[in-house]
Amino acid sequence: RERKDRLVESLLGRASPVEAKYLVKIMIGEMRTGFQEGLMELAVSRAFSTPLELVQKASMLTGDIGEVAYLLKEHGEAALSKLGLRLMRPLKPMLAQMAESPREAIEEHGGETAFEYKLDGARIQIHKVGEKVKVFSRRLTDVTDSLPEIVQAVREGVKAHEAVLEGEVIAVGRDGHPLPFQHLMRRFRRVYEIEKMLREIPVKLYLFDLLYVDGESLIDEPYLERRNRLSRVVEGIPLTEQLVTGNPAEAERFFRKALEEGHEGLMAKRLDSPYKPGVRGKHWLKIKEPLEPLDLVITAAEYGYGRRHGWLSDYYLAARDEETGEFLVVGKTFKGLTDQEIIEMTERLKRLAIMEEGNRVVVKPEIVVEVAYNEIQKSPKYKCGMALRFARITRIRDDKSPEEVDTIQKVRKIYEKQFEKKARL
DNA sequence: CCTGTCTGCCCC
DNA sequence: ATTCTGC
DNA sequence: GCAGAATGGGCAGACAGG
Repeated sequence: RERKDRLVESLLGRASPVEAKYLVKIMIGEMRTGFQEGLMELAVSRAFSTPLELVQKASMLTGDIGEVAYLLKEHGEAALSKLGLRLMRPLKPMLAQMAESPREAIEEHGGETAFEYKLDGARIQIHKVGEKVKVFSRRLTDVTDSLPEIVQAVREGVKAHEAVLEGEVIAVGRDGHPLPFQHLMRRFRRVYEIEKMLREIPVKLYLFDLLYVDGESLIDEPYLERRNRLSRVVEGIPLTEQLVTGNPAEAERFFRKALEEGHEGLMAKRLDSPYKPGVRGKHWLKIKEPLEPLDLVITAAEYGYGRRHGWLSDYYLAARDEETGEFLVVGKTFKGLTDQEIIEMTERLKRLAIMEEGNRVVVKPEIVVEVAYNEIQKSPKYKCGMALRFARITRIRDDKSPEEVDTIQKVRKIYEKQFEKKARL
């Protein structure tokens, strides 16, 4: 630590003021140069005079642009064209776009589609070669050691020597009902005391895709074929509940049933779609439903960074305690307002300012907003012990006074109601 | 050893 | 994760 | 239509300090 301090001190001492400014920006991660993987693929393509499409395809398959560059340098373009799906090396997961309703998904997919329950857990990709099993997270981290019972289930239930499968892990209660997402996270990337938590929080695997089986890549096969092959290759591991239909009313009932059983919603998968690693397209759609909206009051705000510099763009949202009259924070959001609305909100909040401390401005509780969210979580962070998950502003309620915002008692009631569908620890 | 704070090609 | 914006 | 920017809650783990 002391050595670090001295090094930084001497570095800054030798820098000019402008140099010092950018050195500090680099050190605290505020350069915002916006150089992400898309640009890196373009750079690799140009550097080795290789077609961009080839680089992108290789990047999808390996999930590692660094490795693509290495392969090109060492073995040239031919190595990339030969590249296929490789066992024990994860590929990037295919991603979904949002849809508003089952009906919209049916229309988007040309009259008929496959709906699957969307479970509120963590996406995993499983590679199996004989008794050897590896489990990868969505960002391709190896999480095998955290999930011994999943590994065991795959060894026993996947009737193929080699396989690459995808599924969702969720935490389940004693009755088999899903536990809230936050309990799963106590297991998911755990390294220590795995055995102890194994008993406290059981996890369960639901499979939904098969990308490779015994020497054969299935990623270019249509969804229905992959799903059929999956159902034939596993025994004793559940697949996500599925319904193929073009009937909007039937699809809507399936959606309600998924929600009623405590799940997040539905996925809709185009029947003839190949598996496109790393692509967020319309072949897969996700359909969720927010809980009933809350009217909350803004009690504080923070200045934004980057393109939101100088604007109060992040808002503390509070409900009223009907016993004490106090406003209690239940979450924070920066989502839902347009740039223009943020500018106007900044002006209004500045006029209501009571106190400034650092980046935060505490304001007189006066501005009421309607807020959508997907779950109420148990929170160690807020005094009321609850927090909104995925909170976003849906409307500014200038017709409502702060006395009329929803109460903390109502928030607690909605929190409790979630356990009619979900299990409790 | 215990506690508080910060970080994560983190999970959502 | 969700949302808005610029291309 | 798409990528990019801006940032939420919560968790385990790493690290600093006492």
